[in-house]
Amino acid sequence: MPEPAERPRRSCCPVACTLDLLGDRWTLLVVRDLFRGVDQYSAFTRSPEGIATNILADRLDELVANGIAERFVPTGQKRARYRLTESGRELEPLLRAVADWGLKHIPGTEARLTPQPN
Amino acid sequence: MPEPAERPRRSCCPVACTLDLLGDRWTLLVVRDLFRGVDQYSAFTRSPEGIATNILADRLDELVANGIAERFVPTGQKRARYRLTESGRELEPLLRAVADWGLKHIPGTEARLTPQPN
DNA sequence: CATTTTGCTTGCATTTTGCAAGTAATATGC
DNA sequence: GCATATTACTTGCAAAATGCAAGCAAAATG
Repeated sequence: MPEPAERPRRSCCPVACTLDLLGDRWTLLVVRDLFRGVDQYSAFTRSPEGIATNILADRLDELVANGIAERFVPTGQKRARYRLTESGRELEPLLRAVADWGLKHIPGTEARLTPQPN
Repeated sequence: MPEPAERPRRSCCPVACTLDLLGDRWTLLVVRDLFRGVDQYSAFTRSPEGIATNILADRLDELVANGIAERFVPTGQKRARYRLTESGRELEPLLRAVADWGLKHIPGTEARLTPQPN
């Protein structure tokens, strides 16, 4: 049985290793949506940034593979949903630090921390 | 005179806008090194992740263009150096949150927060 | 049960990344 | 002061990631 073929890490630095998991333009936006309560595939695509569906599928797979999110099928339903794992929920301070810095230093940004209706 | 042609932002979300500036595999590592006191071009390339010089040049330019770092020439010298601006220094909580999450959730990571000798 | 929606996959053009090599300006050693 | 080494980049090219549009079967809806 072949291992998941994880890419070699660049160093043992926790910043570098975290960036290996989250360091791109989309992953943390998916995490943000998960925090907001978004749990269906199509709902992610309705966020204002307009993630492409191939990217979304890839990022959800990666988040699940890395133990940050999980896929589950609610009892009595057929379609899968997504939610954060405990590890994922612990990204809250990180996400908050990102949002806080943006709010303070990038003009025109505005926070909407309340869950969005899907 | 043409404007610097900044790319259009994806949304007004502070997370999205911050990721437009920092959301890739390298930028935050350069910021990490700046926090550690690295200030010469060649010193960045000696960090264990081994950033390629074309990427480094690009990221330093972007950090300067975005007001996160600045280039300066010490009096009596010729070679330029780099340092964080006030905006850049305020990335400390963000960087710390990234490092903390990595330390807690990614096995094999270890912190070296003290400035490294160049 | 016909229609719409969802959750993807595929193909392809464009952009970004990574690697190696090259170069001119600066600093160093004698 | 001059030869040598180092620094701070740039350039070219291959490989990987991204972005866009279209397609499609399973699930949900009316």
